[in-house]
Amino acid sequence: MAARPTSKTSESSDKVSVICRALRRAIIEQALEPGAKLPEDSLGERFGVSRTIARHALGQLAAEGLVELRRNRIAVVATPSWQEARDAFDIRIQLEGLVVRQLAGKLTKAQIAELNAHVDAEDGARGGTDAVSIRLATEFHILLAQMTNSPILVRYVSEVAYRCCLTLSLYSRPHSTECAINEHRAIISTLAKGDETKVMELMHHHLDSVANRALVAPTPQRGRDLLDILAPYADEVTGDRVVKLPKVARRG
Amino acid sequence: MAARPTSKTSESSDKVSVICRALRRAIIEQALEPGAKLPEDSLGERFGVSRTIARHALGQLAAEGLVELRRNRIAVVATPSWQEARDAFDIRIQLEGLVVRQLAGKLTKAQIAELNAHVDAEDGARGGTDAVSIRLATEFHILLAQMTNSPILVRYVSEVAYRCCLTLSLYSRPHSTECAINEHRAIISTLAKGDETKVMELMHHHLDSVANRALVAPTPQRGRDLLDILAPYADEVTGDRVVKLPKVARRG
DNA sequence: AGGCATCAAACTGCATGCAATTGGAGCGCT
DNA sequence: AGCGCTCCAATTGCATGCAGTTTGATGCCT
Repeated sequence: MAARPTSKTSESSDKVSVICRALRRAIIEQALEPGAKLPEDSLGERFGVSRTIARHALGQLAAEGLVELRRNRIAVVATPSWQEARDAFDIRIQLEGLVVRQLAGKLTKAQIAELNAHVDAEDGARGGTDAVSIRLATEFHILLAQMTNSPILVRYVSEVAYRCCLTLSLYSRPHSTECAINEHRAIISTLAKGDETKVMELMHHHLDSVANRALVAPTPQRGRDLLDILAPYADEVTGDRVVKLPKVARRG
Repeated sequence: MAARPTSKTSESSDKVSVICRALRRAIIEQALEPGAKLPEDSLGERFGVSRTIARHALGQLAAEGLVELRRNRIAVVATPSWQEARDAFDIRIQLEGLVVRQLAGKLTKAQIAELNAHVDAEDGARGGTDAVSIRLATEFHILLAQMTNSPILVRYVSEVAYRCCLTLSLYSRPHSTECAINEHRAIISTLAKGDETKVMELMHHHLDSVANRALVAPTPQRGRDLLDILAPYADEVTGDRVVKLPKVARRG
């Protein structure tokens, strides 16, 4: 009865897809921090597959923006700049606005129940780690997107939501998830009432405040961002490579 | 001076990327129609690389939604359903609204000149084939996106625009590009004037009318769509595979 | 001590080879 | 003829192997 994801975002059940899912999850749960190295060998060994497969998986994740791939270099978990993060949230707002617009007043009772159950789960996880809370919150949005039955929308919302997770782990302070949960509930009930413009407004505000809670300030420079800031300058010199710095500690 | 794509959409200049670009172009110029088969061997042979590379490239294009990959089956150029096409256009409208909103009143003279030059090129290509016109029109939108200097926005706009190209070749009639060109000019000048709301309105209207010109009707069934229509039913039976049909001619 | 050249280990880029699956031609049965 | 079965060529899924590049550690020179 419920719309089943008949077409999973271009991935079946290859070994590649399995690895992608595993890594994706590890990344959004911050088991793998931004900047973490992902050597093909190690991945292959860890997942019991050849380097070929690990490599392919990294390619897919790079296409999603979760991983950065540079020629002849070890792949790393993506480290979006502050500006990119802000852009991602802007896109996300538009996309999810589309989602709730399509969904307003069109949800079945079962779907509403499913959404409420999910938020209950979010609620129940409040005692746990931030990582889990963030994952659940993100999955709420993806669940919503899936209910539109639009594979494309699902894909883009998922991708951009994952990217936002990355961001959260980079720039966010310990942060509070309570209000987010309440906002989720409000969205569900307004969706059920079918008030299209109101729910769009709610979603917009919700995401905007999540973004603002996370991206507190232009973060002059924090941690490894320094390297990112220098990259464009180096671009003019070598085209790709950061000029050798005196001795900035590269963690990892 | 102009903002250069310092970060290409996750692809450097590997052989993989070269093949991706080539195929992408072939697809949007309709040299490869939706449904066309893309065997790894042939691609590898044609581009002078091994199957490994061809395969990897197909994976990337599948992630972009231009190619459909099904386990143990030959990859084919994607055949979006009518509904998917409509969804793609909806997303595109939102995304490009974001683009012009960011750009309004912020373009340099050089950039405006670049845009005008591009539209001149579109104009000059009116005598040529539809495929070239479509490609140029698409590239106009991508050019616009690039000027935002937001890699993420560039990526999504590009992807969704390419998908829309696919759609055009599936559902569109011979069609007229003239008005589109005029609309492009109007967008540029309004962008230059800095009228944010007006340009968003223009872009919205422009894309909407392109979509409507293309997606004339819900197209009950046309050509190979019949197979697509049956797919979900087959899903319940075999999980993936379309039940054997009597004898519908599969072109290709 | 501090900086620079040198070199080996680590890692990526890619091709090739082998097993497993698919699709379709050919053949026999009804 | 129409339908199903068998078998083979075509094709994918994956691992392995080799060559080229990067990393960073060691040792030499100032």
